[in-house]
Amino acid sequence: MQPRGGGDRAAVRKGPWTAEEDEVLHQHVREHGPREWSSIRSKGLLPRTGKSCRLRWVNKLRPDLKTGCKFSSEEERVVIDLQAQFGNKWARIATYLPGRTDNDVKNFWSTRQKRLARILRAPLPRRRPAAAKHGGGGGVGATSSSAATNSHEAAAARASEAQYRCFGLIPFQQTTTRQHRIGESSQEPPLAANQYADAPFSGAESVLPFPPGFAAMDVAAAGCSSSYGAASEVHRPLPFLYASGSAPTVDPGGLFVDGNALIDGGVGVAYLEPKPEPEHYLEPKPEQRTPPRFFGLEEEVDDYGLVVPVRRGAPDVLFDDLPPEMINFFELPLPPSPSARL
DNA sequence: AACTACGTCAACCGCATGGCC
DNA sequence: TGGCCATGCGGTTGACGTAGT
Repeated sequence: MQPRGGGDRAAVRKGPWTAEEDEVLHQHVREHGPREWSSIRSKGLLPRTGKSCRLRWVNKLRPDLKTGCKFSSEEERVVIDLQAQFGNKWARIATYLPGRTDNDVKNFWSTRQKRLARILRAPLPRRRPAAAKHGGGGGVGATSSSAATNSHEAAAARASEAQYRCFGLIPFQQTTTRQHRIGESSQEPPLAANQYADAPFSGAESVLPFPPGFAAMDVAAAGCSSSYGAASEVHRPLPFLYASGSAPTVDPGGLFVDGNALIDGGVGVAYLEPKPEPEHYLEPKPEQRTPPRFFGLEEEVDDYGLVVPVRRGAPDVLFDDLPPEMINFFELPLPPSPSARL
């Protein structure tokens, strides 16, 4: 940490800002407006670079910032939607969120991505019997004829159908999210052929709506590497689901599944081909920036003259997006952890 | 109580862009 | 036209707090 003061222009201070520095910066903005950042240092007002001063102002001192409050569900929806539309254009996305900075959006998205990645990496339950004891095995591909399991399957099938109905309303668009062919990754070993030989989605290339942040490899790896007995963590449902037609769906527990295999370990995998983005999608003119409808959101024109999705009476959580069958499904008891069964 | 994993946030860095001379 | 400089943007990192074990 550099000592403050001293008048040495070469000494650039880094690290956290002090209240005194903030006040100097405020004073500068009051006198000159939010510009001429470099002059702050050249005049010896602060031993900070112009970039650092600007960043501090934009991300922390600007008076119109929402500080100390987390992203609302509405803001989450907007970010998710716009990220799918614009990619990682955080500054652009932030313009749709008054009081939020590009850094806020970026951090929010980063956190969300990490969470999703962790969920997808983690071992997940392949089925969730209501009460049946897990009898020695029950790993991937195991089947069960128990009434309990069938009940879950039925619930899952209903949930899946509900997803299809629900998501049929959503205009999926290709995102800029990285996409893999199955087994292609520098991070994960390729899947053995027999791990996805039965994948039923080989024809889904053109319609598969990969959710932002998901990668086929990750999903498949998570599903194929997990075993029922290894599940030890209760994952919250993801706040959104994607589906279309006969393409795979994402189960809120984080597995990428098809409607038939939701319960019993048949993890759906997909083979993606890059798809040219629609013209309007690449460079929307301002009047064309119409985020896709999202779960019945209404739309309105914001302060920037842009059409944005708006939900009346926004809830605090996103689970109301899920069909009741799905909520019920995830309320079902999870299998005991390995330690609990010992 | 100690440890660990995770989430959040602030700030830095490198590169891109645009204006000015 | 090209170089310089200021500013903007996106990626990344590290500190810190908190919850769970």
